Amino acid sequence: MDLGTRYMPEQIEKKWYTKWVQNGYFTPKGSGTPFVVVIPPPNITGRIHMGHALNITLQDILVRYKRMRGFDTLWIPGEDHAGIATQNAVERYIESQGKRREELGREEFLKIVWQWAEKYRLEIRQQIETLGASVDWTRERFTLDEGLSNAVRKVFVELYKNGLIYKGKYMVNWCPRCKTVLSDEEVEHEEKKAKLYYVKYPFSDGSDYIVVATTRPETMLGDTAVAVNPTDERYKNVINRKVILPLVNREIPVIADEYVDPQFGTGAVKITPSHDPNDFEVAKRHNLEFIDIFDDEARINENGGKYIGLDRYKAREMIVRDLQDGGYLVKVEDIDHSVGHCYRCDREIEPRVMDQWFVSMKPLAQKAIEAVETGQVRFVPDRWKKVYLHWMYNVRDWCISRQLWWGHRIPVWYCDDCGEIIVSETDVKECPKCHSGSIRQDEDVLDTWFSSALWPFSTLGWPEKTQDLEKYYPTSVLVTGFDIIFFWVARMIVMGYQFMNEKPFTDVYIHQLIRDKYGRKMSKSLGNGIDPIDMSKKYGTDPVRFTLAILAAQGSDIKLDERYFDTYRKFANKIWNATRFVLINLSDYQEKPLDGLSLADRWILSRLQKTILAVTQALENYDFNVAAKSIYEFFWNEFCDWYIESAKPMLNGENRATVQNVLVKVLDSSLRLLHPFMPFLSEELWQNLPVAGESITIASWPQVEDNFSDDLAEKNFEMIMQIVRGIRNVRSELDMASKQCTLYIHGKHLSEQEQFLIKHLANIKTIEYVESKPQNSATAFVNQEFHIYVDITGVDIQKEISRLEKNIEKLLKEKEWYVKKLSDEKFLSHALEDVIKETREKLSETESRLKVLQQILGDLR
RNA sequence: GGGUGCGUAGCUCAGAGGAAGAGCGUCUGCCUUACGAGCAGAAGGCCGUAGGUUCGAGUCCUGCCGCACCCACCA
Repeated sequence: MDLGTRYMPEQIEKKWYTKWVQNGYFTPKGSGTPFVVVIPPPNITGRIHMGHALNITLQDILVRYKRMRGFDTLWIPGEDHAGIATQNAVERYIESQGKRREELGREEFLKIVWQWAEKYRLEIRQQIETLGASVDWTRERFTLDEGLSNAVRKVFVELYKNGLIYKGKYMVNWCPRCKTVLSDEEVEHEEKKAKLYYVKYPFSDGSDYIVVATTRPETMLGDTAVAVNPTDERYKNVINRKVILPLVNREIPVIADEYVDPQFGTGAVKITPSHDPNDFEVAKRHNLEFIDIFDDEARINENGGKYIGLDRYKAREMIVRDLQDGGYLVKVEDIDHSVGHCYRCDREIEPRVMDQWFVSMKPLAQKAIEAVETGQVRFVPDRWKKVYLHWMYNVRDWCISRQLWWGHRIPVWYCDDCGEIIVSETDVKECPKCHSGSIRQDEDVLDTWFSSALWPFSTLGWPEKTQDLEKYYPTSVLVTGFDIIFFWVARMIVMGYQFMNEKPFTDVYIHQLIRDKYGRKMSKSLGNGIDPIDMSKKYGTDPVRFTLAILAAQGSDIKLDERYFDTYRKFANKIWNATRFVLINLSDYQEKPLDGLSLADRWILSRLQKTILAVTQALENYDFNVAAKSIYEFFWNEFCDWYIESAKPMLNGENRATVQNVLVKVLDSSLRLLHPFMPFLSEELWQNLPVAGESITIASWPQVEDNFSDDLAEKNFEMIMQIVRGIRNVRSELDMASKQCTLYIHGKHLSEQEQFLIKHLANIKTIEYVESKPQNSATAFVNQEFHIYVDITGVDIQKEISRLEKNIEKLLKEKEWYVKKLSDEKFLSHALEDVIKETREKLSETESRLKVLQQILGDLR
């Protein structure tokens, strides 16, 4: 095998993914403890974005890690039909072809959406493959496939039978662009500057007027009362009197209701029962008339007199002008208030009273609250628990009907003859009560999130009693972003308890949202999105994955700068070349027991144990960034920078075979640790090792081997590193970096191995033992036992003097601090033994070093 | 109105009780058994601010100032 000097990701990725799938590594083996994850199904609206890439990467890290640890791993892939989002996307598409949904009709339109769905499902599938996700494609699901549709119907029918789904006329959120109602969660509130209009409403007896304040003067067309607070002294005498609604000339009553805040505006409120949630409640308490003044597109309807046909903003303009002309407008103030927007099209939503289907949430919430309170379901990081619980405690009924065509049709039929309502899991052709054939199915579909809520068990085959369901429910961990805790996570927990009588998952790992380098949301309109698939092509999938993992820390945003990918592409290249180095030196490799180990060998093997432990623990705690960082630092800063450099000369010595075995062992373990993060690269390289097996995908996770933990070796090698750094430091400072030189040692004699390492790592020509500091030398390292000097013959001394002065200044401060510390009785009586001991050691080291530096400085001068 | 997160090197961010870390950028040297996508070295920090707890505080507590986000029937 011949590795090039550069790592070329595109040449290795496809090859391995195909092989992994062909060999069935991603299908659970059926034995061992299950580890199960369901993918948050991407919407079929388009390409996956960087948030998906993060989400998928983190899941894959967990799944691959658990697979290597011998778990019976199952990761179920799938896609979401995404009702409103997809319907909007397809509408835009057919509009670009000059067609409209209404012209095509429901059936034709749905045909087109299904074509769209197939196309994008395929694309998404390919994108998930590109990212290397080890999902079991044989179990792929789609929220609208047959099995899941059955699950949806069964859930609807059962909830209905238990009185947990009902239909009724309530205030709902209407999107005039999407022409459907939305749940409260689908409305995004945005603070906006607005005007507060003060309007005179004259009393019908002509005696006087009352002033109301409103931000939406156009809704006065639907006013059916004016309300004041019953305790408000100013308005004591006007309660129950009548006022004339300006422009409309309708007589409406003044009522008293607690809801009115006397402090706000004038303390008098116009009541528009059909277009304001509060007014709706007030109107019900007072039996007021409901007048709907808007049509489906939020234009004034036939109830709006002369304003009919105007959209709400135009109507506002005209009405304000007419009020002004009529002398009704008292004043206009600026005000901040929040306005609801559709989360799919961003239009302002319009509150309307409509007959819709709802899920009664309070009774369902109980178990979902207990589950999280008692820790049966655990949020990571746990601060999200509070967010979840707050929502769940205050949960409101869930409006689940949507006036769309794309989705699960509501399984309810109405008999035109006897008025019977039939709720059924199977299609109904005939009224069971009067046997009439003139029945029709409810036109509406269900909220997309209704089917998503069933995902953890519907994907396993529910309502069938499948083996998968038996074996793999509940799932192990759900990985998702905090933006869908309410939409999805909360509802899955609710449905899991209701229909499986069991939690849907044990852990919920909440990751960050990806933003651009300025902290803005990535969006198509801003054009600031970074496409993960593009990045994968440009830098390689493994670097992209590693980047996302190392950025997955605790904050709630990742500000993504493309430059990160380059950094970790370099890391991939480093791994590539380190492996190359090892392979180049393995021509005569023979496996042998690891005995006769040198200091460097013992050091790297000990460091390896620490790294295995660190990576393993971090993954168990979902500390992806810590895990990634641990392996990065070990591989680059310890294995490459120090061990390989130490190995170079050792490979020419009598310990060649041992060094080869250590190189292979450390590299083997490193690649295994790396595999969850960089699956392709690790497989490609591992296959070239003499210890390779069938696939690193199913290789075992490295275990800590205590016999290789060696604190003494670590300490000794640490000393070697300090000496070498000291030597390099002096020479670099004195412009003699490339020159070989002589090293003088005063004090303790170093071992052969230690001298050997120093010689090679620091480019030393000869080592001499001396009784005192030689002429023309500079101190490179000092401790209690020995001093090390570098020969600096022929070097300009002035530079070294200023360096020494600086260092001495630093050391003096250090010494002062330690002395103060050690004379502090409180410190001595309260600090831990270890801390005190360490402080003493540091003081004596500092002191001896200081002494020497001062002496050298004197010498030089 | 309630809640959460964040202010650490020029930039982007880790760190969470024993005198500050990384990557990128900057500067200086390097053809060294893989890697110039590299190697060696350096410069650069009152860890937002004011108090408190502690022998000891980027780290824990409180107030304040900034930034971001979430929830809430703010006419």
